[in-house]
Amino acid sequence: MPEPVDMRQRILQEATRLFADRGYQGTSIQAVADAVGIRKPSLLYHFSSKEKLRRQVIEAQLTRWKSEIPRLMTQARGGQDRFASTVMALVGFFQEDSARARLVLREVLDRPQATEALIQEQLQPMASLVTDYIRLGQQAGRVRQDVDPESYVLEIVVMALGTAAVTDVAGALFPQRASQQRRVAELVRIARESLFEPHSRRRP
Amino acid sequence: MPEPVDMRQRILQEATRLFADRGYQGTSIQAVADAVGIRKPSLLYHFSSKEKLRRQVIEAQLTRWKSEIPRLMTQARGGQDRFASTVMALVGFFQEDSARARLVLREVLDRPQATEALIQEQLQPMASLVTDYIRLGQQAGRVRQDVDPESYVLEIVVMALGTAAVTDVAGALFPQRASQQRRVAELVRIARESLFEPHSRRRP
DNA sequence: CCGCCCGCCTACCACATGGTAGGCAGACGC
DNA sequence: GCGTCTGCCTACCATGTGGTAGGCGGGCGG
Repeated sequence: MPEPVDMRQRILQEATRLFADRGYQGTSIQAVADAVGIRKPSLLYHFSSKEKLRRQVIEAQLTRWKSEIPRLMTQARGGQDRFASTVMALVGFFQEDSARARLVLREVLDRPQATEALIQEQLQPMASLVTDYIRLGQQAGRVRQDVDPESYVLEIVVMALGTAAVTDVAGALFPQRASQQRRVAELVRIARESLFEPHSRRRP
Repeated sequence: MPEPVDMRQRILQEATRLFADRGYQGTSIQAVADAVGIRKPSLLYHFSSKEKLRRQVIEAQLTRWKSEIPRLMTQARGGQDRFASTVMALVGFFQEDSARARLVLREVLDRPQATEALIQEQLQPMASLVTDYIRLGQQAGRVRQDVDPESYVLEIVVMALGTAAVTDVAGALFPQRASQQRRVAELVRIARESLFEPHSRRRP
């Protein structure tokens, strides 16, 4: 018999993909079961209801983020290069599996206040680290004085999510001219230019 | 008897709100009929299928945008102030009825390529106007040379949509510290600082 | 006045949905 | 060998879904 842990994982994996693609309401547990290759009641043996499945999918994602994002951020190099590579890592994290970005967007749309609370308690510490760092930069004169740290972080995250979520859609408005690569580069540029004092620009 | 045109309009209105709130799949035509105050078959008399209803909802929105956005853009004043007021008008357009932003986000997630095609043919001309304008600015030295016009516009629109879509959710990551007002101000600041050459900053 | 059509209705249908009941084969402790 | 528990199954159910059939009243042109 196949290992139980594996089956749970396979269900979570397919459910994540399908929820991201078609949304929670647009995905029947039948469809998830089909994707995994089992019968519906077998799925319901592992996750006693569709709602439970949803919660576990979200929880698994959050757990992953909480371990992955700090790692990416500390890996990045120092100075403005560190900044760029941090932002690129953030975008890359969502791009490497664009289901992530679409899933969180859908969740925010479907259940605003519940998702708000979840993000609040799970990710707020990480975000505060960033805003604290920005304030330090402001005191040191490296960062523009008129940056609103909290709003800034929110807007950059929104951009990163949005950019990653429509990876496959690519440039709707500009077919050839806005490849995903160029969009990421532009996102990093926007984030940097709007954060740092202009005189601190460096030569390569 | 109530006027027919009015009833169609009321159905479209309620459907728009519900589709934005709960998504297309998450909204039954029964729910729309209830919201309007009629029976389900009466709704199906006006829109012969749920899919037709969706298309008309989207179409109505697009029509509105095509007339409204150019108006807002030409109304704005000149120079960098014109730029700021244009961006603020764009955000404001989505904020004044946040269902608009949520609806388009959902549509992009639910039907990527179909929405892509629709946006392409309907809104591309408007977007090209903006990118042409940016390129002019680059030739005149007002706009940074390293701006990628198409990507830039895409990213700003993504920010505007994202900012407006979560109006009610407000600051999940930063409860008090990131009001909607501050987010819009920061969005405008980010858009401006990352577009114009720093030396062209003006005194009030 | 009369037929007709418009707008809305009640009644109904086939089907998919989330979920339950209960069986069955194999692994496993005793 | 034997009960028991795990993991998956078949069969079933109530409910909600998108959609249809057909009736009914009232306005309106002839």
